Amino acid sequence: MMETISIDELLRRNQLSITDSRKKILELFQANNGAMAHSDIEKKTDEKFDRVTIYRTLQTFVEKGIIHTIPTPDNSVLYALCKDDCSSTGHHHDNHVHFVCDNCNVTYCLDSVVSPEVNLPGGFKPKVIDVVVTGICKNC
Amino acid sequence: MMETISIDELLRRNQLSITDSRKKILELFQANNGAMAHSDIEKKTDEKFDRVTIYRTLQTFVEKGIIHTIPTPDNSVLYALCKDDCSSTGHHHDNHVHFVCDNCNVTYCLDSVVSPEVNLPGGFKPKVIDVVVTGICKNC
DNA sequence: GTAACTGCAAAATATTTGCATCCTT
DNA sequence: AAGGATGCAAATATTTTGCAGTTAC
Repeated sequence: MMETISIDELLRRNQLSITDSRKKILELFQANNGAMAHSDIEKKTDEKFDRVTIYRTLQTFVEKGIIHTIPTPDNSVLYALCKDDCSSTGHHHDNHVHFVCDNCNVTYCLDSVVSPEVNLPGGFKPKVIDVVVTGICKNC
Repeated sequence: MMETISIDELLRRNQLSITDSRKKILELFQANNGAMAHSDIEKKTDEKFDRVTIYRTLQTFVEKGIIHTIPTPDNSVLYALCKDDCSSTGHHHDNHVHFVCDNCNVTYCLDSVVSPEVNLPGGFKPKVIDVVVTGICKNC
């Protein structure tokens, strides 16, 4: 089970000042429990924040390891909250399995599912394994 | 071992007319043996073809199942040749393992490596599993 | 000759940067 | 008060669309 810390505390721990946009965007990620695209965030904040602010906020969060990007089959840019085991210096994706629902289009971050071993041809040294599963999710 | 067919034959089999841009772009994919971004293709063709033509050619190839897109950790758009087991109606990615080299930045399509099984939580029904491995390749 | 393909222009979309102002600490 | 964050304007980059001219068959 995860330790739950407040949004303010999360920001503080990452040496980020506590601002409306950052709080709101983190709230969205927590409420959503799925992945979001930049455009999702714009819509869900009712265009309350400048597009540029959202870009910069997401970038900051990625740098701090608060969220991570998800590679998707259609190459859209998605973001999701990192769990505790995400380091804060850029080593994201580690051992994450992502699930994209064909039907409702929600992307899940299945942190409990550990990426499997992959047998690579000789000479290839793996560092990070990203797994993206597409299919039908548990709510569809 | 793969059956090798000529570029002309490949285009003919897909009901595509044989044009300079299509031939040149397919040649690049065959010569490269790795994945390429739109910008790579522009450079390697010496800007001989219009940017729009390259977009349309890539799109046509994806639709026909000649190439497929690759999800990458940094969400850039990469394309690589499909092998025989790629259907021609949009079911790409199946069982592909892709390898992105941190050092030389080349992306390999490791078709001989079959995607492993992934144990999903109850209710999730997988259809396609994309695996992207990042690390150091055999030539670095 | 006809349908398909390409190139150019331009529109639409997405992302980045600079700077003045405002807010957090 | 000082540094960081935001909003606006604008630059840059990416992708899509329309159409006229050209090419493959």
